[in-house]
Amino acid sequence: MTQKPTNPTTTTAATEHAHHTTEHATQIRQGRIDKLDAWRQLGHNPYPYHFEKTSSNAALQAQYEALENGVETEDVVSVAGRVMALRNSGMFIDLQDPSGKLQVFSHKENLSPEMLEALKLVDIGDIIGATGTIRRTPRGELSVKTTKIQMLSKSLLPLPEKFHGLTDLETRYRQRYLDLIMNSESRDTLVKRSLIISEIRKLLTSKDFLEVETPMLQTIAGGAAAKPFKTHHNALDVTMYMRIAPELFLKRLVVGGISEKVFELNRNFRNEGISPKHNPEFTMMELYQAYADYNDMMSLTEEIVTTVALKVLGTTKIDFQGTAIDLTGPWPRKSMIDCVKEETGVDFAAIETDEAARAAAKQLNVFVEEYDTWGYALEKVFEDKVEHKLIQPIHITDYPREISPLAKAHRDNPRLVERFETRVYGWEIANAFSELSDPLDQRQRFEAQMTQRDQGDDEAHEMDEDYITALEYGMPPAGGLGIGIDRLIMILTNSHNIRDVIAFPTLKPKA
RNA sequence: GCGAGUUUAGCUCAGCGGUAGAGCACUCCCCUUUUAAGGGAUAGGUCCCGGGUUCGAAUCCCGGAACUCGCACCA
Repeated sequence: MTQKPTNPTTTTAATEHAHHTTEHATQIRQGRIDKLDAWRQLGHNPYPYHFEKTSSNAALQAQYEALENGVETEDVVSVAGRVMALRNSGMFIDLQDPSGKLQVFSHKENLSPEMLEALKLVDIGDIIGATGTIRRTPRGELSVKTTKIQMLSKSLLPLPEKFHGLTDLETRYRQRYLDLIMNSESRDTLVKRSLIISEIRKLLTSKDFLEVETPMLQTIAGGAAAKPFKTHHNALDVTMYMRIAPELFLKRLVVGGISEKVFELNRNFRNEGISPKHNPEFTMMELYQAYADYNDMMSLTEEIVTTVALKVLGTTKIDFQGTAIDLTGPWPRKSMIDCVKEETGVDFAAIETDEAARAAAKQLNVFVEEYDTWGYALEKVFEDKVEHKLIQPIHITDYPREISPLAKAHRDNPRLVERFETRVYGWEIANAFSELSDPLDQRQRFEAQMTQRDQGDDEAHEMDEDYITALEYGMPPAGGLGIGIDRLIMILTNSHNIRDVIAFPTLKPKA
């Protein structure tokens, strides 16, 4: 392979970037390009291929924790990272790597004249490598006393201000790389996201759940009540939808018996409003366990959440937006009807007709549609009167049959299904059922949904004939559980906006 | 989708009818044991965009855009 040497003449480079930038911004950038050229003049590639980094900053801070002020060692290390501050004409450099900060100390007595010149070509934002000995300054700052600085990547654009940092929310989300450079909280949150997801995988795998993948592109967007993104496959010339849930495919795998326990931890897409709690693409964990019911799923939900909290945070007692939350299990289990009765005094179990249910809701100043049935009225009262008060973890059980077309009828009450939602801080963290395995009942449920759809509910579930066919071959009794991963991460990282737990949240294009 | 707010230098922000401002960053000078280093001197602007009112608009009015926060929908 041959490669032409890079032309160091870059005087026109700034103008390529100049569209819609000020003269000042252009000047700053050109100044840095000039320094980049100067590195080349000194015989150094400012964008080299490799650096032998021996230690992370945090590892050195830990290793030399006991090193006393003013003490020099002869321990030679090579560190690398981004220059975040320059003091005393570059004699002191704050070097940041993902683990933390470390000071680089470049005294002129230790540097060759060439190195001293090169030091002047270092700017805030550059990625450099530094080799030298470990010492702690008389004022207590652990430092690498260098003989050699290497440019590892010349930065052309100025970083935000060192004290206030980058606070503009739009810029933080649009240019997440800048946010991550400047804001350690953003790094911590996204690192914790990764660890949380990793611990969930580890736990489920250790319990013999098999991780599987099901279609993101579906011809029927089923498994939930939501508006899908619509797209088109050209070669097949068919309309396809981005999935709103993997549920029906995961249960097909349970029918097939690939494993008695399966899970998928992946993205769902819903074409709905964006809010501090909603992103159009979000991460869902769904699992299905044969021969289990929703009671088993409640225990499993507690195990997943508490295990992850302990592994990642080291505790199950957390603070969320100033509210103390104790995740320690087991969590209370209370039926939706009992919750509503306790809060409002109205006992929906004693209400016989849809009409009486609507009247009861209106009596409580809860808005209901004229076509709302007993179950919809109950749900609306619950959401309006009870939901926001459920701060500590709780499983709300036994949902109305008509709002849960994929859940098995309750063993003791035909108006209900065996479904629960786990609430933390009022938010739905988990949703689970004893899965409906009776194919004849499932067909009736879909038909009821079709009726809903005809009445104007465009989020009612669609008929899925193949899914019913799968059930007709026989699905074992199974418990299913879905956990909204972004919401869980928000709770565990004390993040009040879902965008803080998603590296690249959905934003409208700028212009 | 509805309502309120925000948008001025690379960043963080003042200014709110009369010549565009500060701190940090940048450039230059001084300074080699600093911690938001310090001292000095410069340079840097589509005041989000488009109309309008006015002798004069960053400022007032109308329309639009993006963002933020509520509400609605939803997980």
